[in-house]
Amino acid sequence: MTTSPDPQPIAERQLCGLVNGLAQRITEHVRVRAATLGLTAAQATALREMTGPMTMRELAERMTCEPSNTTFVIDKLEKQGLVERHPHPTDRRAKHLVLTAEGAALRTRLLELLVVDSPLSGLTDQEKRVLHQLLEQAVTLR
Amino acid sequence: MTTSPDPQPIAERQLCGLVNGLAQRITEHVRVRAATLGLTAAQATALREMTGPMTMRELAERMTCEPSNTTFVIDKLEKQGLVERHPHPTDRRAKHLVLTAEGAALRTRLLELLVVDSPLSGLTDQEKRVLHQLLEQAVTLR
DNA sequence: CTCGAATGATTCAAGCTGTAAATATTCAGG
DNA sequence: CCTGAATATTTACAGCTTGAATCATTCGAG
Repeated sequence: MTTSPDPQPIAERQLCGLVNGLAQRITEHVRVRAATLGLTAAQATALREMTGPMTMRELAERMTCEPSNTTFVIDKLEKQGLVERHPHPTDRRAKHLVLTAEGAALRTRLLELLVVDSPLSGLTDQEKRVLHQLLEQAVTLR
Repeated sequence: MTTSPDPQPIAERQLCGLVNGLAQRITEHVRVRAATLGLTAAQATALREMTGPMTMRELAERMTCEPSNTTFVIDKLEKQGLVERHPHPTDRRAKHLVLTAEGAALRTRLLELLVVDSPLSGLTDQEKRVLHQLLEQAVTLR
C-alpha cells in the first residue's frame, strides 16, 4: 500500500515523461541563450520563427501556441523595437508582422547562439532521422 | 530578404518543434481527461505521480518541475482534501505527502481515464521502444 | 560539540499559456 | 446589396512555471 508500482500505464507514462523532459530541456536551452540577448524564451522563439513577414496566426502556428499568446509576446518585442505591426496588404483584419533592422540583426545573433550545443547533440544524424520519423508519426496519426 | 529559408539549423529546429508539439499534445490529453474530474493538468500530473508517500522534492523530480511549483500545486490538492502534508518521519525539514482515501480513489479513476486514447497510440510497441531508447539517450547524454 | 555548507520547503514577483468573449473584417449565398 | 458564418486579432481572466530570497533543519569537518 505504500509504494505500489502501478500496473499497466507505466510504459506510456515513462515515454510521456521523457518527451516532456526533453521539451523542457529544449526550452531551457533557448532560455539560457536568449537571456544573454535580453530576451525571454518565448520572445526568442517568436523571433526565431520570424523568417519573414507574417500574420499573427501564422506566427502562432509556427510557435505551436494560441494566437492570444502571440499577442502577448509580440507586444513585448514591439516595445523593444524589434518587430512592428503593419497593416496587412490584402486583409484588413490581419496584421503584417515585420522585423525592424534591429530585430533582424538580433535574430541573426540569436540563431548563431542557438545552433551551438543543441540539446539533441547526443544523437547521431542517423538517430535524429529516426527520431524525426517517429515523432512525425506520433504527432500526425491521431 | 523577405523570406530567406534559413541555412543550417533547420533540421534541429524542426526536430525540436516536433518534440515540443508532442509534449503539448500530451499535456492537452491530460488536460481534457483531468477536467472531467475537476482537476487541472498540473494537479492531475501531481496526483498521477503520487504512487505512494513522498516528499515535495521527490514529487518535483517526478513531475520534472521546480519544488516551488509543487508547493503551489499541492496547496490546491490539499484544499480539495485529496492530499495531506504530514511531518516526515525522519527529516523534520521535509513533508511527507500522503493521499487521503478520497485522493486515492480519484487517482484510480484518473489513471483509468489516462490510459485510453493515449497520444502515443499511433506508434506500435516496437516503435515505442525505439522512441524510448532515443529519448533516453537524448536526455541523458549532455 | 560547533560552525558553516547543504538541503527541504515556502513565499513572492514576473512571465508564460490557454479559454472564452468581444470586435472588426471577410466571404459566400441568396 | 444583405445577411450570417467564418476568420484575425485582441482583451480579460485564471492558472502554471520559474528563479531569487528566506527560514528551518541536517550534515560533515574539524
